[in-house]
Amino acid sequence: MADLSIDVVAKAAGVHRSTVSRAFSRPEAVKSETREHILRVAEGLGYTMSPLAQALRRKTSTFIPLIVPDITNPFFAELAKTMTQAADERGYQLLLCVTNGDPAKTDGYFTAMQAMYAPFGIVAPSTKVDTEALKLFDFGHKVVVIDRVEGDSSVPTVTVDSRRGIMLALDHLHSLGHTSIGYVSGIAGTHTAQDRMDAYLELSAEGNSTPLVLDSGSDPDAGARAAQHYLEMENPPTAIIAANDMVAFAVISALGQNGIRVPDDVSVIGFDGLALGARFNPPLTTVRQPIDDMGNIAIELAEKQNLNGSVEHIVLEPELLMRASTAGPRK
Amino acid sequence: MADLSIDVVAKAAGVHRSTVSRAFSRPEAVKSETREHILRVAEGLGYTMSPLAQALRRKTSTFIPLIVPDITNPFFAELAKTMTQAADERGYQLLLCVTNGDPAKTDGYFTAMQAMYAPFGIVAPSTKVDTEALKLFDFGHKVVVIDRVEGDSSVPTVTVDSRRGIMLALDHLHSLGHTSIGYVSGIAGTHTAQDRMDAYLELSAEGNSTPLVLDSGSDPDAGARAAQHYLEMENPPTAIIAANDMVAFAVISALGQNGIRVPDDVSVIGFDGLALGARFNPPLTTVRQPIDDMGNIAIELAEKQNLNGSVEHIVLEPELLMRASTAGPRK
DNA sequence: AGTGTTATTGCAACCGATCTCAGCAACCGA
DNA sequence: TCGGTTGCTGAGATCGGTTGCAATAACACT
Repeated sequence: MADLSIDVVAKAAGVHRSTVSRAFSRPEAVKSETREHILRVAEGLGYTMSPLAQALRRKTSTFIPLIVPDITNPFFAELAKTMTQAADERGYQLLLCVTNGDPAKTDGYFTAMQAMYAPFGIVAPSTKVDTEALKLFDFGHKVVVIDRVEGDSSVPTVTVDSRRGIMLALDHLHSLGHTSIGYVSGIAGTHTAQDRMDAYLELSAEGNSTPLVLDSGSDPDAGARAAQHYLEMENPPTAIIAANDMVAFAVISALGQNGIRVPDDVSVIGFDGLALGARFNPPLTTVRQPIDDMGNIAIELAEKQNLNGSVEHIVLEPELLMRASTAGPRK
Repeated sequence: MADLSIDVVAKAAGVHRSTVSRAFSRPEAVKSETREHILRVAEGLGYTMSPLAQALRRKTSTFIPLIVPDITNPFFAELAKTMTQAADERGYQLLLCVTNGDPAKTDGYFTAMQAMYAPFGIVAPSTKVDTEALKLFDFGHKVVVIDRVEGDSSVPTVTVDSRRGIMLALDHLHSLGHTSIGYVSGIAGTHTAQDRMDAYLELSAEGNSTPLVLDSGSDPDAGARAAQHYLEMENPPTAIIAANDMVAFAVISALGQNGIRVPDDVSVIGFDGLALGARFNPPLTTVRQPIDDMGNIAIELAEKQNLNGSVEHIVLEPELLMRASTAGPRK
């Protein structure tokens, strides 16, 4: 358990340290016999290479930062989970960085990651500020953004088709017989939030129904305010689309506190497809983003970019997850 | 933006690299005049020290691993959030490690962290296996566990008083007039889960009421099964204590699916105090763990141990968070 | 046998810091 | 004025690997 350096192993195996190094990181450059011997010895000693020393010398590491604004938000938590998995299947080590929306912190993470020779980074939908910031770094062009990036197609991105998602929600609600459908917005500053809202507005217009935004705030209280707004209306909508599942939860909760039942009195549909939604009361009908795929794709995009400089923009298809928070309108 | 090593700064400032090094890490050892000059030059160049190189040479870093089984579980997410904050106030960088309950992964994280010269680590309630594993490492004695550790008081721990928490729940329910109180268990393998359950059993016995465990499973479906069990009883309890908030959510959801209302038909109280609970339907009454404090205390304990080898076991007081999922029993 | 490859391995410089030791100048008291 | 401190800075080894280059061995070919 003592200090196990490459030299110790080298001595034990009777070879030079460079051979040990090669046995590990460039197996084909060592006679297989020698290699196996070395590996066996190393194994016996319980030796593993120091990622620090490696990174320092190679000037590239396997640490990959995932920058999210708030890990407490289940969407990011789920993203983190699948990305951890995806990263480690590919031999990377994911470092979760939580900014709490503080741009200074984002900055700090970027420099730190640069210093740690991260081969690339992933930033999850955050404020526009963050995506701006990343251009200040060399690093900037080795970042995959899980969001849309405005006016800069040099950064690979993976997103889900917001318009299509809202369309799915709208169609579902229409098919249930709803004609008056309200909307509650989500996290401010995010492109996705903006896109979803825009989609709602446009699609409503195209369908000749007047859009009805119950709340366009972004704070945790948006749900409560939307519910309040709903209560005050003389002619409230029979269904509500929430920009994301968390908001949907909040709306249903607030409505419930005021005696309004979902889906009996009003239908509510979310957007995200959080696992949590299945255990909400009632289980939440929602538009699911393929979070698992996003993780894998993000890493693939980054690798591709690192390899041949190609920049891709992947747009994934959302799907409707029918659970129990929607039903036909109250007659 | 080019490669900025300490030598570059040294040359630019006209001093030797050791002086630059000292200017940063041992300010008092450098003439203030020189130091300021160096710092100014460094600043101008946009220089920051390489944490990698530092860690390699010093054999100690500021990376501190937080090992949790599942970041998707809001409890761990909240823990991660406060710990990130706490860590970084003290100049540490938290590395979130997610095991998904895989002991092999826990092991891997330990070795990795050892290799990265983490000064200590934090492991959050996980299976006993994990806490066993940590003894295999030197590292083992520089770990703080957020849970109780069986038969080994050499590891600092911080926990919340389970018995007291359950007592709070029981008292609250009693004061509301409930006499028949069921219980649903939580994550298996955790000491806390065990402790809560034991507390429930003991306290029920002491209060001369027969304990009624609706489900003692640990998987995500425990809630559903508990609800099922409830429905099948001819004389179901009028209130239910859930071992943790997530289970409470699941129970309420499953009950709701079967037309049982909370708190109208049955009261449900959770344990954890997740922020999410405030936006559940109905807002969840629960026993709150001071998660914020836990993060800070965990780090403090670790530092103390590192400093003078002292090992403390902190037990925090839980508190009742009254919201809307409990009410008097249906007459 | 002589020469040209090719496969393996050793050598030593290097990555970006830290830290012990030594050198040097200024300062102190007698 | 001299030995003894004290304060500050430079030298150079070191942390644990990587990698270009040189050396040697083994094998093929004319």
